[in-house]
Amino acid sequence: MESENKIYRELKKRLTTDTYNHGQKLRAEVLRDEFGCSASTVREILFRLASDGLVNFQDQRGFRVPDLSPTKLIELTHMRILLESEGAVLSIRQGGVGWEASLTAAHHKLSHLEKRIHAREDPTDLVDLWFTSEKEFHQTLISACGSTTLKHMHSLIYAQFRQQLMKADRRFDFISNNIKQHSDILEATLAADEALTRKRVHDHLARHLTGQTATLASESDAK
Amino acid sequence: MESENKIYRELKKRLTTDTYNHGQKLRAEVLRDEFGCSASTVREILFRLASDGLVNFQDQRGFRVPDLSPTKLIELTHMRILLESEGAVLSIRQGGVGWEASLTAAHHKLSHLEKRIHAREDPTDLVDLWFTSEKEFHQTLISACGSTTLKHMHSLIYAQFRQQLMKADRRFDFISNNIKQHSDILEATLAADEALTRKRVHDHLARHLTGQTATLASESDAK
DNA sequence: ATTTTCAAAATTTTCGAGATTTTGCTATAA
DNA sequence: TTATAGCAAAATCTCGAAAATTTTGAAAAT
Repeated sequence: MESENKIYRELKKRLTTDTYNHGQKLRAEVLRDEFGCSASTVREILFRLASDGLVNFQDQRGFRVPDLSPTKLIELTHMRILLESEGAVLSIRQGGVGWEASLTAAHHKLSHLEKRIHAREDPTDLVDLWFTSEKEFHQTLISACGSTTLKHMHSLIYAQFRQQLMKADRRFDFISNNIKQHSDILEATLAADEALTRKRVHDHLARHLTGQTATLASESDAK
Repeated sequence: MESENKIYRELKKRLTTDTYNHGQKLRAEVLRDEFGCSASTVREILFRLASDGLVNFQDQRGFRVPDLSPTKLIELTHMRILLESEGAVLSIRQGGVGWEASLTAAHHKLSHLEKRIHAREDPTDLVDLWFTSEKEFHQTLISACGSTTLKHMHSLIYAQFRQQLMKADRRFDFISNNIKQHSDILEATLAADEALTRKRVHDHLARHLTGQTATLASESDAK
């Protein structure tokens, strides 16, 4: 089963990068060749990924990559704001110096990378690295919240968010805009300003909320 | 596969009521007899339930019912407060009369049942019914929030919460205490008082937070 | 008495074939 | 031409058994 976990991770990685197309069929009989295992094993893994929300399953009709859905992206953004605000504030309260250090480190790596990308003509080859660093920054942000459950929920949401976003915007212009926002979040957390942290997390993610009709309930609180 | 879904639901039901013991092993070879299918089919279902957090899976060691964990219960309570507050407030904003009607209906059923239980010597045979009604009330509370994702997250958390709670307290004295709390929540939502709704949802669930060292970050906001 | 070793037993994982259902194509009718 | 029906091919689902791994338990060594 060591192999099964490896295949699970590899498939998850592919689903959250741009290797597959939205709506594409995922046939166990086809994937078995790529991974060198039986179709049943692939089927098990696809079921797991379906529970993670990264694959759609329909009775007697097999598995598919989820469709691109602006509504879904907005919902996922809502959840990220909710979970990351909460996680960040809890981390501020409980994290201590160790957490501050690791968040500063994560930000430093991310910041360095963003500046390199900003200076480039064609940043394509750095994009994967950026996504890894950006994920690490946001995970570190909530890492000291003290709740395994919250962190787990967040990782589920984050993976789906990324799956949606990956194909929605292939130009990656937005990366440059994030430089200041990430710094702002770091600044607010180091100042232990809870309300400001909530606001900055919200502002950072708010650009994905375009097209929505209703506002986030917690938005009015985070001034 | 119609059968598979039926088995999935049945097993999920057993896991969220008190049929199995915490830590108990769940062997596919054994369950195949109970459900009249093959071990592979059971295995698939167990993987799905593991992703739902209702079953623990360990490499080469099979599946088990999760252990009883006070810490986990507190974390799940935190998540419920977070998700239900948010969902309720969004529902207040977007729900309209239809939502108010269904919430009132759900409360009426629950309230009626709670009074019957309160009057009884031994309420055992009504307990299952109560759990169904209480779940329906809380689901209805957030039903008009407009986010499938939020509702799905909540249903995952609620199932795990119930799995933890089911064995933790077999006396069910607490049911009586809930009569007023459920009414209070209904009252606050019908008055469209968002801050009060948050507070009442929090107060309702707060009894499960005993033993915690840290407070919920959003708690200070919900005055 | 405790630890180590090793083989038998039990459990978990992997697999491919057979049964069932869906899909796509062609022929027929309206 | 459009629609329907029937048929063949393809895909999915179920299953039991083989292969791999872990656990058990008894005998041997310390």
